[in-house]
Amino acid sequence: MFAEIIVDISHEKVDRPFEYIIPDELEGQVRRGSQVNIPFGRSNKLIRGFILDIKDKASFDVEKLKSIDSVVTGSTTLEGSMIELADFIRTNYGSTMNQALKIVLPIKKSASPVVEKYIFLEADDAAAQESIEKYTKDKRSAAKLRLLSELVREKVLPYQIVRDKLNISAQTLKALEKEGLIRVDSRENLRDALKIKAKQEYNIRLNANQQAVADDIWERYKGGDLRPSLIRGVTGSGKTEVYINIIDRVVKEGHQAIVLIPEIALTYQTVLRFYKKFGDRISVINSSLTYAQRHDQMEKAKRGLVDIIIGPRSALFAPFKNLGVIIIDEEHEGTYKNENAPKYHSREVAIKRAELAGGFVVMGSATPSVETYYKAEKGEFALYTLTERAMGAHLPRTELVDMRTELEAGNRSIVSRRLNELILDRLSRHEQIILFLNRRGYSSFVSCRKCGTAIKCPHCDVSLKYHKGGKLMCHYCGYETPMVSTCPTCGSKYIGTFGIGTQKIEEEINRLYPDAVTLRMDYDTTREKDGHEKILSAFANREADILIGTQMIVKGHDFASVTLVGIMAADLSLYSGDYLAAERTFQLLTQAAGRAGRSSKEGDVVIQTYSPDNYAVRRGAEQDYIEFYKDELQFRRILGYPPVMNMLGILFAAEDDVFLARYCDKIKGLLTGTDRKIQIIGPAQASVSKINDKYRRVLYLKAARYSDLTDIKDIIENYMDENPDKNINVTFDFSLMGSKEV
DNA sequence: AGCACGCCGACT
DNA sequence: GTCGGCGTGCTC
Repeated sequence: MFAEIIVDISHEKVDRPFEYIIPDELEGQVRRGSQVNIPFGRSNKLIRGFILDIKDKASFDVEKLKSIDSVVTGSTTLEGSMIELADFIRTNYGSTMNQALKIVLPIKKSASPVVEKYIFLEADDAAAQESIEKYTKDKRSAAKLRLLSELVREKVLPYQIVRDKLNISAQTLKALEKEGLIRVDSRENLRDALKIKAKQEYNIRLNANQQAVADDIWERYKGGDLRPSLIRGVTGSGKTEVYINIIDRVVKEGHQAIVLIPEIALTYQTVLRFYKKFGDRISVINSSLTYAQRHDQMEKAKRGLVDIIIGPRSALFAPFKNLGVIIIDEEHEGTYKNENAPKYHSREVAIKRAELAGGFVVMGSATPSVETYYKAEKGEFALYTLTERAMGAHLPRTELVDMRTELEAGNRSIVSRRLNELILDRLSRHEQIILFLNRRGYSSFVSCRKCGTAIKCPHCDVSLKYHKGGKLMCHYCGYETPMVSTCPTCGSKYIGTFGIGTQKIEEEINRLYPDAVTLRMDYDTTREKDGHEKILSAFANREADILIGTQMIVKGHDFASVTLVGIMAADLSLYSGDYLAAERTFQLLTQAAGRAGRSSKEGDVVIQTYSPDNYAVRRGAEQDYIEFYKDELQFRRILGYPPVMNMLGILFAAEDDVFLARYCDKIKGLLTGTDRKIQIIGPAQASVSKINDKYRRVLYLKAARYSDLTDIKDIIENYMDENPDKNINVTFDFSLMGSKEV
């Protein structure tokens, strides 16, 4: 057997894998991530290395291969456990070891050196002059002379210049340092991510509930119970305070913490609270950071300059040596899943990472994902509940309006009579209103009223969306074209926009309430840099009465003077066509409702719907998570969806649709041959059957045992390894990590 | 990075 | 001759 090993020398020149023979007696003892001693270089000096991969064929000249000397036992190092984590991702989500390593190991190539080394003149002028004379006489010491005469003039020289421009080798520097003439030293040069560094003594007082939760989590950890914890806490119940309390204790014991937050969410208000508590021991990663800045944040973690990293998915791989806790805020958020292959889920990887580090995971959400709650119910996770809103704020009053009866009563507006009544009331009292429309995807598409043709993207199988200013856009590939005036199929001029989008709602609201000032927040208005923050802060500053928007507006932000939330069409997200539709709808309704009445004033929420009987809509209106969970689990059980069953989606993409269909059938044939207990659904066209001129088909597999699905993945990966074909692209999508066997 | 090899000037 | 500094190239 052979191993690919990365050596423990940090220099670009050797920053690549080397192959070694695994001697028979070490075979069983090594795996990916193991630390080994290997002979390296001409002198065969024993150095430390990490095993990246184990294979039965060597790709290098076997004659020239050396053998691994021995396995390093005992403490696992950071590098080792990160490689093991990469292996975990590779095995569970499907990818090559290389792809997985790229995700896990922090970006190596830094845009500019993080540490700048300098060479200082150590001797006094007289001694330096003496040495210069000595070296001038001896023509062998040309290099020493070059450096020293330059250094006498400059006193300090950057290391890189000395190496590259003066052409001085490391040996020469060492010799000079030994003679006491120079000194090599480094200066830190880490770019700062956030400018605020206001460390104030800030003590958060927890209420009895919060304190009890924090204490119990801590005591369990101390007692050796490393199960992940789930805190289900309604909006405003103060989960952040609990996180901060736990992190504080972890950090005081010399460990570090990672706080995962959803992609765009928040961040300002929450982050500020962390800053107040931990000052500059904290580092924040967000999407506006440059590549170099991100790298520096990771570097800070590695050198122990910070104890806490807050950020989206990628923060999970912060190279902390002594990681104590990983917090996952808004645990149910979809952005925790990587959208490219390997499609790993941050929650599962976080649990693995914590396990490798001997730390623990704390998750929080007002509406936990069904799979997480399921595991909590089964005892795999410890469950905590925070039901009270902190600081005396009330849960808003929620009511459901059946839009069908509105129509019967002759109201054809998008605003129901009840919502209209409340809007007028709030406008008269100068309180603010949020109108929420879920799913931007249902914004206006253009179709012909005569022949029914919808205008589609030429590269993708989706309809183009109408945008203000007479543009049609594809939300998948970005294709743009001017709005048409006649139908391209039948030539009729009865062509126009259908469906409701945020733009359309804004127009309608402006027509109905001409005196009210509106702000709109969606895909269009937030595309410019910081568009997000600008709109939100304008609304927070009360520059507008009504904020109209999509999901973006329901995340995180607190607006104290909002006392009315209108959900325009609760059903829209119900029909997205996958098994998570109901869960997503419930979560959105709960979140949107949570925006009302975050102060002492009472808030109202009006949910407009055409499906008042749907359980997700009804439970959303009741804000009853537990009942929703019960209904939803029953639905999943009947249809065999996760978390009751495990599911693997395999997406095939190719430019030639006929070839694609044949390929899918071939793979399916491969699977029916195995005796594993799996159910195969498809192949079928993907819900978006073409993106960027590539056709897409899917195959769904269901199994009671998760490992059956990873086995299937291995079979397919092996097949593709042996029959490489660059015309086809295959992606695996595991719906969730299965519950552990009972 | 760190090491050996080979080159070349200086000294015996 | 031979000693020792310096530049170069390579590491499975």
